Amino acid sequence: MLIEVNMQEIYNILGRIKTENRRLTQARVGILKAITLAAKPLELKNINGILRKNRVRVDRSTIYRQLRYLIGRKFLNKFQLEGGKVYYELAGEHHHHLICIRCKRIASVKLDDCLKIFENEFEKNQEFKVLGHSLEFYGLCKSCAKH
Amino acid sequence: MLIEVNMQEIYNILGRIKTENRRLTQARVGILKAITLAAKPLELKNINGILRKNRVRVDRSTIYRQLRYLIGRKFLNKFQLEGGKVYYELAGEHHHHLICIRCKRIASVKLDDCLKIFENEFEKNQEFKVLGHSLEFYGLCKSCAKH
DNA sequence: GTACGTGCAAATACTTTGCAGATAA
DNA sequence: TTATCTGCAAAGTATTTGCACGTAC
Repeated sequence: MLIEVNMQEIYNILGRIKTENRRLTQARVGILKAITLAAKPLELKNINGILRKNRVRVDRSTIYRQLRYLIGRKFLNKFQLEGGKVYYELAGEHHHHLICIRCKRIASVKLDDCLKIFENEFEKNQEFKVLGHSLEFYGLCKSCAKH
Repeated sequence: MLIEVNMQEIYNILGRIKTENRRLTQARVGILKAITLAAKPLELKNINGILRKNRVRVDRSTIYRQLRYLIGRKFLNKFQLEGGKVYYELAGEHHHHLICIRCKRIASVKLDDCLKIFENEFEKNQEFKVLGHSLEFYGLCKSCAKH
């Protein structure tokens, strides 16, 4: 069912791409599908692997170009974790990550805007006008915490 | 005066390095000095530039090696911002960053552990055992907000 | 048909590594 | 003296780019 939701999301995106007179190429659609169906952040090599498994031949440079385009259009998010690995995910709603330092799994969580407290504080002091933030938690996932 | 404090910090670090039977080489001391006196996060090329200005000739590979060593010993922190730039700073106390998206200046702030609320929540549900986090705010600094 | 997109190969940027020689203690 | 450190050159990894060809529409 989660996948249904995401597939709907793909159709929205594909529609918007067409609206802008950009083409629905194999590469573009394949990359979007890969990231949507994975339902978790992917590295470039993961995307590459999924495309190959799906018999969609796309050059690495094209993947990079498409990722740049899709990020520019805000359809995708790009982020990096400690260690420098780069991940791509569907943009969707603003959220944060729980990163398991053992199995490396990344979960997404939505948090109430508790950070607003700080943001308001900064702005009250006219120190800093907050426009966005990034927040990730590092630790052990349920299953790794047991062992 | 801030610099005094930091210089004290350097002496502590140098002492600990000696204690461990590692050497106080030009490179090691020069890099620590550069980062301490800068009093802000530096990129590798900044460090390189400062060393050159100080007439300390050090190869890039040596800088990378020393940074790795100093980070391993927890004397330095390494972090990356959106966009992928890598920064190094004195480790000191845990803190967060305010990044001006216009002038790129990075300020450090200490926040009360409000994130504990979330961390406790995750743990209560036994979803996730939080061991650390990273949090940065993106926005406009005082002076850029005016223009 | 044509503007947009792609593959390929080469370029750029960043970081690591092997090794022989240099140096702090 | 000698274990630690360094420079250099080379390799490794990640990403971008120019260009001629391919393709969605």
